Amino acid sequence: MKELDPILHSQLRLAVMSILMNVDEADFVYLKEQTESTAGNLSVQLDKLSSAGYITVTKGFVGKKTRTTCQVTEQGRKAFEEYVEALKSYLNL
Amino acid sequence: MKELDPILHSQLRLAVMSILMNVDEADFVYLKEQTESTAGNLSVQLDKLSSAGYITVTKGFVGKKTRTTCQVTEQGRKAFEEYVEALKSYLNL
DNA sequence: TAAAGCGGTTTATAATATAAACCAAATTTT
DNA sequence: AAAATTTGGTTTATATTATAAACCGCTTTA
Repeated sequence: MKELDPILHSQLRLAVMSILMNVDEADFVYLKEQTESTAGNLSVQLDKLSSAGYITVTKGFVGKKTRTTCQVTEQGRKAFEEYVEALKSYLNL
Repeated sequence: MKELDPILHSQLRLAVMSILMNVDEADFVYLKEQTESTAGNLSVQLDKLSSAGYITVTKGFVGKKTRTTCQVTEQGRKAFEEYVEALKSYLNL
């Protein structure tokens, strides 16, 4: 049985990656809304995805307000695809 | 985003369920081999699946040796199917 | 009959997920 | 214009979970 990448095998991190796979970029507030997570939890999980090299996190401004935007990296894309393949062998798809 | 059943969202428990979905029954030793898990870990996870009502665990004898066999329950089958559906929405399948 | 192996279970520990508490800057209220 | 509230987060403490190590009774083998 294939290994399931532990960085992706987490509900919240997987949800974030799933969203980022379908959009060019997404900001902290949007991800928080879509995933219905607390800010603290999201912050920690974004850090982990970032440390793993699966996403980039950029802090900028829109007017006077801060804005943190996330994008999936090529490495993250690849890891996600591999995770999906591995999971398929468990799910009988 | 759908909830991912935390009882199934665990590599080892998912592997066990995946195996049990495809066979009539499987014993402890077989599951241990297929999943390449330690006996202790497997024992704990089988307990959790059993407590959740997802599998039945039956202790019997073959000759003088004990034999623990597992089967997925109807409830377990349903939970597995639902988990697969929920995951699909994350994986873009 | 002592030692080693088989089939596990119990328990201790390491890792993980999650939320609570906190913080600085901006906005709104009085 | 001070005070209070909201926004957009981070840090830290706690609860949960996964995992392996230590253990146990029974059987087989030396």
